Amino acid sequence: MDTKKAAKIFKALSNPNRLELYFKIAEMHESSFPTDTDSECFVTDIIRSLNIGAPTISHHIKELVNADLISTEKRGKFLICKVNEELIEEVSKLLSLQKQ
Amino acid sequence: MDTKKAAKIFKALSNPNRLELYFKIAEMHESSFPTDTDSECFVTDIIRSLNIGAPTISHHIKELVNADLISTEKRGKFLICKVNEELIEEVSKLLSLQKQ
DNA sequence: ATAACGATTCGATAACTATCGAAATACATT
DNA sequence: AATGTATTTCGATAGTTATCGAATCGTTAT
Repeated sequence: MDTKKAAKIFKALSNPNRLELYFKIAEMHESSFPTDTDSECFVTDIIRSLNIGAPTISHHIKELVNADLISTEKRGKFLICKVNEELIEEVSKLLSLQKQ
Repeated sequence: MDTKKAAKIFKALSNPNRLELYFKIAEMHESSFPTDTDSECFVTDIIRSLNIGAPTISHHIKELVNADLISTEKRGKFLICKVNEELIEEVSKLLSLQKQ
C-alpha cells in the first residue's frame, strides 16, 4: 500500500465520531465466519447510539466507503454496513512492520 | 486506549507528507535493539528528501510529538527524532482486534 | 565578531471539514 | 392515497489545517 492511500485511510479514521462509527460497525460482524452472535449493522441503531444527527452520519459513512474501509448494502429502506476486514488487517500490519 | 486518543493518533498520520515523515523516522531506527545499520534521524536529511519547506516540517514534527507518536532530542543545532514503538504497536493491535 | 546553518515562530491564505436544519427522496405500512 | 420512517442532499457556517515567505533564534565554524 502506498503512502497516499494509507494517509487517506487514516484520515477517514481521524474523526472521533467517525472512528466510533467504524468500531460499532466492526463489532456487529465480529468474525470472518458467521456465528450465532453475529448481527447485521443497521445505520438506524448507530444513529441512536451516537449523538450526532442523521445527515452527519450519512456524511461519515460516505467517507468510510470512500476510503474503502466499509461497504454498504441497501435493504428496503435500511442501510447495512460491514467492514472491509482485509484492508484494516493490511493497515495494521503496515504499522507494526514499521518497527522491525 | 480510548476512541478519542486513537482518533488523535490517526489524525496525526492522516497527512501524506506527515505520514511519510513518520515512516522515514521509523525506518532510521529499525529495531528495539541497537544494530550496526541503525542510524539517528536528523531532520535536515528529511527536509532534503521530502519536498516541502522547513517551516512545514517543523509543524508536522510538532503534530507527531503532540500525538505522542515520536519524541525528539536536540543535539547542538540538530534535532533528532525517534518513534514511540510501543504506541504504534498498540494502535496496530487495536485495529487488528476489531476483526475478531 | 561575523557568517553560515539548522530549526522555529509569525502572519497570512486557501482549502477542507464537521456539523446542523430544512428539504427531498425512497420505501413500508396503514 | 396518505402517513411515517430511513436516509440523503443541499446550503450554510464555524472551525481547522497545510503550506508558504519572511523574520528570528541558537549553535557552530571561520
